[in-house]
Amino acid sequence: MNNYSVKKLSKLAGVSVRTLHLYDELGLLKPSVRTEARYRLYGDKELLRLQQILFYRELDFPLKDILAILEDPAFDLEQALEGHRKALLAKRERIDTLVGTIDKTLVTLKNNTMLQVEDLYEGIPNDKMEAYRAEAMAKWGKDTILSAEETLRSFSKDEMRALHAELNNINARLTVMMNTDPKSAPVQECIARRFKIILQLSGGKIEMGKLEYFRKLGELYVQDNRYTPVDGMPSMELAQFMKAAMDYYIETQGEK
Amino acid sequence: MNNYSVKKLSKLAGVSVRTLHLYDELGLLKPSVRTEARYRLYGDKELLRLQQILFYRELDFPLKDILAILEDPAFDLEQALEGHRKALLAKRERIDTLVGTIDKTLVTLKNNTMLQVEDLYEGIPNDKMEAYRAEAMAKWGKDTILSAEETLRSFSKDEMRALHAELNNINARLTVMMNTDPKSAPVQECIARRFKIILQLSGGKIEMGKLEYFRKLGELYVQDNRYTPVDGMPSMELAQFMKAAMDYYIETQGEK
DNA sequence: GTAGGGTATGACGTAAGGTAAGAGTCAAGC
DNA sequence: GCTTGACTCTTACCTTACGTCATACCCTAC
Repeated sequence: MNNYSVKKLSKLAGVSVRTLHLYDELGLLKPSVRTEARYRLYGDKELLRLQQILFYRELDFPLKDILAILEDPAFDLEQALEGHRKALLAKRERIDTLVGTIDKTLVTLKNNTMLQVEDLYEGIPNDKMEAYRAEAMAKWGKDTILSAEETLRSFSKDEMRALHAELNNINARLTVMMNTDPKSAPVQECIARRFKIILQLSGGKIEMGKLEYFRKLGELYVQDNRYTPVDGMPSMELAQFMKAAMDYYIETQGEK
Repeated sequence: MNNYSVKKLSKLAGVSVRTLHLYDELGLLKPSVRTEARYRLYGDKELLRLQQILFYRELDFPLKDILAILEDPAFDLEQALEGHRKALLAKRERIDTLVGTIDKTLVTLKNNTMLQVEDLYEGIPNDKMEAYRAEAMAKWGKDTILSAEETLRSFSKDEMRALHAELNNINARLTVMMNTDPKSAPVQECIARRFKIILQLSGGKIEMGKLEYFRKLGELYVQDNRYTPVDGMPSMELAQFMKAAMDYYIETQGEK
């Protein structure tokens, strides 16, 4: 016959001492014996009973019900379990509804922050934009353009702003480094970073049609002053940057 | 510009006055104005804010979080919603586990209280029982017997005990009334009740094969002293009782 | 003037413990 | 015998989001 102190029993069963105090107070689990100093001592029988209590507690039964189940042997456990099961299913259904509401809210939220097609061509006169779109579709395929637009729109406005800012920053750095060796590390770094951004804007997959589309779009952006062009470097040379970035990408990939 | 008292606003929004008091105290929804007597007065702006509060409350957001969402316009609502969504899904998974555990417990419980095939023939010598089963199957069809056994086993031991006890009770009453008019109300009542029990034991549907099976089983039970036979009435007459019960059933059904 | 309804504040209760304070207990080492 | 550290006791306050009093004040209609 074992004797457990509160601490021992609590460790054995994985509950806190406070919990044992509470269960004692509620009459759910009384110690088999109290020492002269009113220390609680539990026996094996109590350990077993505690296991039962914890089983029902795991099932989210309120302690009151657990007491009823354990005290009254005529208690209709089956009915209690089935009632409980029903309650749990109702809870689950409610959660499903909540998740549905949240999903809907998230979609609404994203629609508000997501780029619209017009945002892509913001600042560019409407007729010019339409003409450009039609031309691009004819040149590189309608699907290519729609896919490119789709990818761009998958960014939130904040993300897009951040990418624009970084491109501007890179361009500025490149301006400063114009006369240094084009093979120097800093220049290569900028080119690589630039390429990564373009890769990201492409949706992770490089397609020549998309690259051409971005290059042309970049030119329009520069004309709209959305980008700071590299000083002394006509916007047409963006294509060269892209070419360099591509070369760099292929090189480094080849190394791996 | 409308002015709402606590009661008016509470009715409008479907919350209690206490809730409005609490929200005021928490700084979640302050009245636009307090009268000299410290009465709270809310305007349309507050009504709108209350709607928002209730929306998030519906989603089980704690009031603290709602306050943060409404107070801080830079609050990352999207992230909060996604975090919340995750928490809800975790809760749902937990509920699924709980329901699974309950189901398992219920099965175990039922296996313990359900009748086993042997229980049906309890008290009857093994060889005799096997012979009887085989004979019954040959006579009324294997499926009929299996179905009858299945139906009987669907009762828990307690239920079956209760039905046996009631049958005994009815038999005893009939013994007492042996010499009264067989058409008298009490006798008819007993017969009717008896039939209802048999109907129940048949699974709600009357089949002649099953009735024959039950009649014979009843005889075996009487021989086993499980039933108190009606005094002065040989067990064979159980069949007559059944016939009378059946007549009664058909009659009363016809009246409807 | 009063009756009836609305309102304000303060306080307690709920479930299942967490956390802490202040005091007593126990075994071991010096 | 004394101290130290680990353990234990009881008491009591804190958590959430209100519900439910109790007491007292306010307002309006008759």
